Amino acid sequence: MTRILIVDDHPLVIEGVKSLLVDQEDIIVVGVATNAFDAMVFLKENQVDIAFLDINLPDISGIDLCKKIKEEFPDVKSIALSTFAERSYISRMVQNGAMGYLLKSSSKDEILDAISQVSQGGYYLNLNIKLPNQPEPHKPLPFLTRREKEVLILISDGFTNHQIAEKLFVSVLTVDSHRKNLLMKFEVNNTASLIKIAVQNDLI
Amino acid sequence: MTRILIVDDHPLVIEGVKSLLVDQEDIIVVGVATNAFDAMVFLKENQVDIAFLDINLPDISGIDLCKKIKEEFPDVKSIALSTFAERSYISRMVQNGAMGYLLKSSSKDEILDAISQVSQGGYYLNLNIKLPNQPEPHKPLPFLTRREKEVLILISDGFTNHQIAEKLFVSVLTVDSHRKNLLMKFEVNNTASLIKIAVQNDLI
DNA sequence: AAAATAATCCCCTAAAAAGGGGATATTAAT
DNA sequence: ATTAATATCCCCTTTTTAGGGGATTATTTT
Repeated sequence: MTRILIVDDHPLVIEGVKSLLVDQEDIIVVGVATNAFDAMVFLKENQVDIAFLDINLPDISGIDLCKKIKEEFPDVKSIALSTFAERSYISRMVQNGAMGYLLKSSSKDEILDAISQVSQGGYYLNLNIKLPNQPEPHKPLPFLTRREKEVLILISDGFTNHQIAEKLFVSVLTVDSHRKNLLMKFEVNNTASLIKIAVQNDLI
Repeated sequence: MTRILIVDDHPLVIEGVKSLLVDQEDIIVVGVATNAFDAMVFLKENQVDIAFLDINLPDISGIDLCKKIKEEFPDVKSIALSTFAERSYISRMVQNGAMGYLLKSSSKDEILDAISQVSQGGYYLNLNIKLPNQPEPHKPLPFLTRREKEVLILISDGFTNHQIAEKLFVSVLTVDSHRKNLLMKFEVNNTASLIKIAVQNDLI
């Protein structure tokens, strides 16, 4: 018997998963949560084998939730649920301990497969990507420091280095350094490319 | 009796909608389609009152599908289904004839409300947006000429005016003009803001 | 305590973009 | 035929970025 917790803020998705699993005899949905906090509370009070985690949750991201679950409930196995548009988070979810990765466009069989694989201690990655737009292998996102993220967002808001420096109470030279580091980390050589990648990956 | 067609490439969402509607006596899901082509075929052969349309479909966008349906089956009322991330498409869906707009995070009651409103000939817009990011009222996108779109894309690809000029076999000055016009039309004053808006609105 | 990382500041030069004017063919619409 | 829109090209100046070096404090991590 596999006990499932669904964590997603979309009732439609919750219903979808539940309805796909309702006729499975060895699988039971023991709980649902629409945010990370409720999910953690539920896990404290109930035995769960597999948690389906949406990437976008209202409080903290599924990525962070995944990490928290791994730390506090190492026996619970996480399967990330994402839309195609969010596929770039695969690697980060797996880094944070997810044992499976399902696109929300997955079929029933794929979902059952994932549960079966993961409950047996294996990995399941659903990567049957239909390449509607980008066939790029999709480089992993570089790690950004707190300051770099701040600067990146201010750049994307249209502020110049001078204005950013004023806002952050630092020298223009400092902002300039962060900016150069951003270009380096993203392996681009101008602002246009930088912002494009940032927006496409929801770093905004 | 309201007959519903669900068009979405996510089985989970289809199941979710179906399962939320299964206990409604006056509502029946008469069909589902995972792409726009199948949806049109179904509409030709069946009587449908309301079509739930996902924004992102594998073949053509829900926006275009909405228009097609309005043209070929004016009696069918469309309700757009989107994730929060895709909320920027609201206005375009409505322009193309959608009578309702639901976020996939909507509750059962909201979905039933939408069906009831729309089947009575009214509009339903679910805009209970929890403002995680942008509370902006969303300006209408400026009209871009063919050339401006080309230049915009090349800018976003990280090319300089010089490189773009070479690619388009025109003078750098021309590219510069287009670029200035782009800044003017989008009411921004640098590349970062320009690309941010462009990517967020799928002009890429 | 030592080492790595992050954040800060500094120098220099060249390239690119932005802001402000224009003008002139070509094409499309009325 | 006249207007309007598009695409093209030109001048100017100033600001901003990019590219190439560095260096010095904090703060974490090991």
